[in-house]
Amino acid sequence: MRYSENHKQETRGRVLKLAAETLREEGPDRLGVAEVMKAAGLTHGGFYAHFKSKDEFLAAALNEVFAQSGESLKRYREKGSAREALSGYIDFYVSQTHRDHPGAGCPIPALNSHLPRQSKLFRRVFDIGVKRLVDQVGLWIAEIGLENPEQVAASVVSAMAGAIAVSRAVSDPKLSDELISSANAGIKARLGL
Amino acid sequence: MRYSENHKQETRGRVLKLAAETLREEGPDRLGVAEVMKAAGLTHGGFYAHFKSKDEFLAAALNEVFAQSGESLKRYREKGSAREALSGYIDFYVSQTHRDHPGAGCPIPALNSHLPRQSKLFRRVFDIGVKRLVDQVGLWIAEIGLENPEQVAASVVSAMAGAIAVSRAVSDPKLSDELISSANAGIKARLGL
DNA sequence: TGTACATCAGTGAACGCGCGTTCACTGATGTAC
DNA sequence: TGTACATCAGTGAACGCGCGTTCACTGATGTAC
Repeated sequence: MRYSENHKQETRGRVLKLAAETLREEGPDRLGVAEVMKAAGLTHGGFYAHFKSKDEFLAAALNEVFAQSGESLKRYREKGSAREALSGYIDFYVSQTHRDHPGAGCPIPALNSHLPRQSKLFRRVFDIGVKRLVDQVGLWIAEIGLENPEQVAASVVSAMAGAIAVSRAVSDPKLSDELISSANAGIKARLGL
Repeated sequence: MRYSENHKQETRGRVLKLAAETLREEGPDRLGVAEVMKAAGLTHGGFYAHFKSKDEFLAAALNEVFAQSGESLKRYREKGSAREALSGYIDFYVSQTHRDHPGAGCPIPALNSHLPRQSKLFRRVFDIGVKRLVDQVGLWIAEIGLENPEQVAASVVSAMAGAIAVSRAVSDPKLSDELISSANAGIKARLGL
């Protein structure tokens, strides 16, 4: 059958959206070509009409992930002051909800241990995404008047990511919950929020 | 050939030591049965004389990892005060050396994103190891007189693990180095060190 | 207006490879007699 | 003291399965004439 002009782009976009979620839930190795094509209502053979290889596909999916979380990040500043944006973002990030929904969350805690063994392309996309996040948080930190905003931002982002990553890695719910609440408080305290 | 009394135990121990290193470097999925047996000078077929399954083997290897890092943790307190132990451990942990040698380092930054998809047994061993580390750090924090030592310990450990995990995930050396130094400073500042 | 042809997103069978697991076998040494 | 047998850590071929990748084919629709 022949399709409308944008049909191919739409299919590609649909596959990438599904992949963006599964990538965070299952990691790059367990995100199967056949699996994601089936989820999009297609067969695995058609995959290579859209992507040159699984590698390129993974990088495109990660790009989609960072695009999504970049969007949500901006909204915090649109809704309030830098102080409110920071506080709100930390409350979203270092929360049980975020822990329990990796597929809709930040890729850093979801993927960090996998990065050392990923392709250069994938790692490059990851780098750009991390930098963009750190830069944005750094701007807000500068706005509230703290010293060395870039350095503080880097360490705050890694503390947030670490809290969620470890809270997911641990299976004891009590330890996991405590970890989140104390990290949330500790990070805010450090920023004077 | 027939071997000496302890031969089997020694072989098992040797395989586990090698596995403990590769597990942190490659993750549980890429740690191959054949690979680790070959590294120990054996063939893959003999694997099941020592381990019931790869799952049981991975759990034993992770146990070995935590045993090793638990040993090194104790030495910090033996060499000095609680204050010195904390400061020294943070300097070891949040360092470029630790970042660059995952095979000899803490399993938390090396494995965290993999945990959600590991076996119950593996996760249980991980939990016990994390708790032991948090408890030990919590004792030191109590000794130096801070409030809520357990909560602070949990958030400090996750901040340390997050810093190393993200510093490894990122490929830009400058970003990675800055992240380590600012996280190191930030964590110590929080503890008043 | 009607007919033959080109296009191309998607199909589904097949291939190669890596990996966990199984299993019949090996062979040096301790033990029974 | 010597010989036959049992033991068992380790060998290496083979199996099944999942997964990324390839490829000949399909069939609805736009285009050329």
